Formats: sequence, C-alpha cells, structure tokens
Amino acid sequence: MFKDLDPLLHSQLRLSIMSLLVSVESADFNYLLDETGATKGNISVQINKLKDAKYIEVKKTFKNNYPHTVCKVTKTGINAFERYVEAISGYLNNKK
Amino acid sequence: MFKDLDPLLHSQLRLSIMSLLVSVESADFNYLLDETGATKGNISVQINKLKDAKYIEVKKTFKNNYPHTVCKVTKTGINAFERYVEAISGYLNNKK
DNA sequence: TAAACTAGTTTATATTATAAACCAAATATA
DNA sequence: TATATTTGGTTTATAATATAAACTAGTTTA
Repeated sequence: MFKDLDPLLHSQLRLSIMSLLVSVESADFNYLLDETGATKGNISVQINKLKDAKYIEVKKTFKNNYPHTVCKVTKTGINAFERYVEAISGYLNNKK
Repeated sequence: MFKDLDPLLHSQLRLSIMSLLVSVESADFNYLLDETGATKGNISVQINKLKDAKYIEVKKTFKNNYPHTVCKVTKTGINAFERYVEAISGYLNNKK
C-alpha cells in the first residue's frame, strides 16, 4: 500500500536542502543557510549525510580568503528525490 | 520559503495511519495493522500519540469477546493533515 | 592588538521510531 | 481438564535522529 520513505530524505532540513539543490544545481553554504533558516551546525551535519550517501557533491575552496563550501546534487540524488516525491505522494492523495 | 512540517505527521507510520483514517473515517486496530504492515507495538504507540494530540478518537470495546480498538479521525486531525499536505507540497514541486 | 566577524565543525542532548518482550483473556487441542 | 496457542493489544528497551550549543580556525576592522 504505502511505499517506504527514504529516511535520508524524510527529514525536514535534508529535504529542504535537496529541494533547493535540485532546482538550482549549485548552492553554497550561506545560500542554504539563508533559504532554510536552519542553524549552521545543523546544515553542516546534514550536508555531510547527503554527501556520504552520494546524493550531493561538496567542493571546498577559498573565496576572498574565506572558506567556501559549494554543493551540487548528483544524478543519484536526483533519482532519490524523485523516488521520494513519488512515494510520499501516495500518502497524500487519499482517494476520499 | 519552506513551511514547517508538523512533527506529529512527519513520521512514516503516523502519516500512514492518518492517510488511511482520512479516507475511511473509521478503522480498527487490525485494519491499520494489515494496511500499514507495521508491528502491533509500533501501531499502539503511534495511535496513542495521535490520540493525545486529538488528531484521532479511539474507542475501546469488545467484539466477539475480544478487545476491539476503533479509530476515527477528528476535525482537528483532518485540518492538521491538510496543512501537512500543503506544507510538504512546497518541498516537492521544485520549479526547475 | 584586541574585538568582532566569517565560515564553518564537533559535541551534547533531547526526541523519535521501532521492535522485542510482555500481558490478560479467549479459544483450541491432547 | 490441563496446557498450548491465538487474539488483541501495551510496555519497555534500544538504536537512530534531529537539533542547538559550544567550539575551532582564520580574517577583517578599529
């Protein structure tokens, strides 16, 4: 009846991050900070989990002497996101 | 940007239960057991959380000498479910 | 050179989700 | 008529999560 929901995506902040990344294709730490309104610590942790799962790629460089973290969704991540959208849709459209 | 997701509904099993209840209007323990595929313990716990939040009403009676637990969604529960659907939709339709 | 700021990471804690273990009563079986 | 099994759950234990607070390392400003 109900498809399982990928636990990695079934998290408000990680879902926010992925939702942003699938639409912009590349975003830095501060963009995610602004758009999600989450704390830096939380974002840092969730970026690493998404990276470990290969849902995103993370590049660390320097920009104006400051560290600069840029995230990009992978094909794996897009697929997972699309599967998640399909799965959770099955919970939402109750056929009343 | 992203609306907060009601933590009580942002749980696979509780969302399954609510999704079933909003469409059938009344379901017993075994129906939820069959439809969700979850364990009895888990269902018991989640029913109580939904009841505590007044998202559902629970009536315990006896049927053929056995205990019989029947759940019914409340207006509060329907509202919460509808708000959840609206909120999570904002995460899913990325405007690519 | 000290204070404040940037850009994060690590750690601690509280909450969750979940299954395993348990329970009482009813029924089936030997 | 014991006793084993089944029904319909609840309680408890544990592992995983989400999150914020505290911390780090370096830069800029006064």
